Parts: sequence; structure tokens; C-alpha cells
Amino acid sequence: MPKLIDHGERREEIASAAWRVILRDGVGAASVRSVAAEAGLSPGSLRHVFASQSQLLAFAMKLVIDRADARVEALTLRGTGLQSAEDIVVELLPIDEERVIEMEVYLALFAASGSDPMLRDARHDVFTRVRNGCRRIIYLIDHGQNPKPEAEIQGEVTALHALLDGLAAHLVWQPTEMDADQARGIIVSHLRELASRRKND
Amino acid sequence: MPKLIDHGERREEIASAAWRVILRDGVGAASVRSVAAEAGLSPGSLRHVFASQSQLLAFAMKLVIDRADARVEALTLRGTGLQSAEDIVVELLPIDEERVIEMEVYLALFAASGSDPMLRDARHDVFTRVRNGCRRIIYLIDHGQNPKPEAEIQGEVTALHALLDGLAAHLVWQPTEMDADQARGIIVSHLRELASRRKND
DNA sequence: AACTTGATAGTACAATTGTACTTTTATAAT
DNA sequence: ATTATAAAAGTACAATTGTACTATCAAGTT
Repeated sequence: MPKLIDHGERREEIASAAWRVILRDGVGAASVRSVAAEAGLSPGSLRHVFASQSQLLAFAMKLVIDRADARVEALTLRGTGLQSAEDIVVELLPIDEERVIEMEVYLALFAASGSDPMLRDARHDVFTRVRNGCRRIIYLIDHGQNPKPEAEIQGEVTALHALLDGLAAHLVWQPTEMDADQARGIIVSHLRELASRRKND
Repeated sequence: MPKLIDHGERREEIASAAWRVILRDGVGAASVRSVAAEAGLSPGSLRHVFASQSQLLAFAMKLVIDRADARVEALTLRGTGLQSAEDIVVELLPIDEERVIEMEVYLALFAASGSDPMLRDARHDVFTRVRNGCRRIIYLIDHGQNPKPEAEIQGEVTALHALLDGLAAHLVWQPTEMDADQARGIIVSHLRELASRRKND
């Protein structure tokens, strides 16, 4: 029997090396060679784990959401639905360096996914998971209220998702014009207005 | 004296060829050669007009906003501030094919601008122009109301801008999950709530 | 008609890319 | 100790890249 390697772990190592390259030099520079060098591997070794560049980048994209999911799951939720919703949403914003890195990679790969079938699949998967997170948040706010028609809930989920991604994009791409406190304030007041509107009707 | 060419017009021709390439094959495929071929020119000719690839892509990015600006300027504004604001915002959303194309190019270049100095400048310029458009919209809604503290207006401008870009991104990247009517509805109800909140206090 | 000069075409080159392939190394079962 | 085999390294190759360069074309001034 030969040497055996934990493929899952190795994949994460390589993907995080890809993150570093994307952060430093952009998606365009994330070639098989440069990522392999960043990970301290030979291109041949990398190819042993990821059969193609698309696979590598798709994995790197999904890893972003895995990490965010893990952080949200680890949250101990506070009292009211609104408070918990705020905690979750804030966790999804790129408010510290670690989260900025993740978000930058997320957006770069999203925008670069173009027509590559593998990246398109990953993009759709990631989009759906974030959308579901937004749905959970809206349900949390709804908790204890009169149930609303599904169509209205859909609209609110969609709006929250768009606002969240827009804020994230601005935080990453124009940090001089948007800072974490501002973004947090916008999201929190959006949720509060939503909750108070619910109470009033 | 030799043949003289309208450089401005030629630049727009080449930039729109670049748009087509970016749409068809993604930003990564927008090489000097492929864009030249799409425009029916030789790479040498293209280089005569754009000294580098960065210049070409930066120009292509700014052209998107020039077009959108022109459309907004051409609008004959309707009655109340709120109605006009709605007209403008809707004009900025990618609701038909022409606008989808523009937005796709806008986002692709935005995300690819990474650390290229020329693209960074163009990105900042474009961001500022959209931000100013949002400011104009908020002022339109404010029109005739009690003037609000500047800080509050800033927050509303920032939020509107983020929501707008987020909706645009989803329309372009996940058209199956977000359609033009939905996006328009979200933006319009956002503006209406904003206006009614103004009236109440 | 000759010429000047911008516009265009074409070619060349070094660098980098994704992928395929072969060789070497290391480890666990026999 | 031998061996089977996964992992890693290394090499090769065709294709594409940005840019530089030279040659050709065309138009308007003289």
C-alpha cells in the first residue's frame, strides 16, 4: 500500500492557497502553476488532487460559503427573533479581514464564472445557499407574528439578499466609500423597519 | 496630410466590440487579438488607438456609464419627486437586453479590475458617478419636505446604491432567480417607504 | 505628380497558460 | 526485504497572451 493522503484536507489547503493568489494578484493570476507554487506543490501534484482548473476554482468558491455557514452555525442565538436575525446577517458581512478575504474571493469567482459549466454550477449552488440563509432570517423576524402570504415573504427575502450582496460588493471594491459600521447600520435598520412594519399590520 | 480618423468614434466602436467579446466569452477572453478580430481590425490597428489593454478595458467600462447617463438625461421627468425618482432608478436597472449587456460588462470589469491601476481609476470614477445618481434620486424624494440632516441623507444614498448594485448583480448573474419585474418592484417599494417615512416625521 | 504622414496590416518574440505525460519517491502490506 | 501503488515531481507541448516592431496603404498638401 502506498502513502495515503487526506484528500479533503489537501483540497482545502490548495483552495486557501488559491484564495491568497486571488487576493494578491486577482482571479486572472490564479493559474494552476501559481496556485501550486503558493501551496508549495508541483503542478503535477496539484493535478493529482484537482483534475482541472475549473474544479479547483469551483471548490475554492464553495469553500467560502462552507466557512460562512460554519460561522453562522456556531452562533448562539440571542433572545428575540430580530436580535438573532441581526447577529446572522452581520456574520455574513465582510466586517473583518478574514471575512473581507472570503468575500473578495466570492465576488471575484462569481464574476469570473462566465460560461464555464463547472463554475456556473458552483455559482448557482452558492447563490442558493445565501438565498436560503436570507430566508431563514426573514422567518426569524416573522417568528411569533401573524403568518404572511408566501409571495410577500419571497419579496422580502429577495430584497434582503440583494441588499446584502450589494453592501458586500461595496465593502470589498470601494472600502474608502463604505465601511463596516455603515454597512452594519444599513442592514440592521433595514431589518428593524421590516420587523416594525410587520408589527403594525 | 494623411487620412484622418475620428478617434472618439473609433474608440467607441472598439469598446462595443470588447463588450460583445466579454458577453460571449467572459472578461478573460477579452484579449487584444480577440477584440481586434471582433471589431474587424488588426491587432496593430487597435494598438494605434488604445496603447494598452488596460486603456481599452477602462474605456469600455466608462462607456457603460456614459450610455446610462445619456439615457437618464434624456428622460422627461414626471410630476412628483417620487415619480421621477422611480423613473430614474428603473432606468439604471438592467431590465431589457441592452441594459443587461451594459450591466454584465460593468460588473465583469468591476470584478476584474483587481489591482490594475488604470482599471482601478475607472472603477472609482464609475462608482462615484452611480453614487451621485443615487444622491440625486434621494434629493428628488426630499424635494419639498423638511430638510433632513446630511448624515441621514448619506445613509439613505449609500443604502440605495447598495440595493441597486445588488439587484443588478442578481439580474445579470442569476436571471432564473431574479427577473426585471421583481427587481423593479423591490426598488420602487424601497423608494415609496422612504418617501412615506419622510412624510411621517 | 511627388511627398508627407497618419492609419492599418502583418509579423515576431518572449512569457505564460492548461493539460498530458513520464519519472522518482515514499509508504504500508506481504 | 521485497513489492505494489499512491503521491509528488518534473518535463513537454501546443496554444495564447501583451507588446513591439516593420512594412504597406491612403489621403490631402504642396
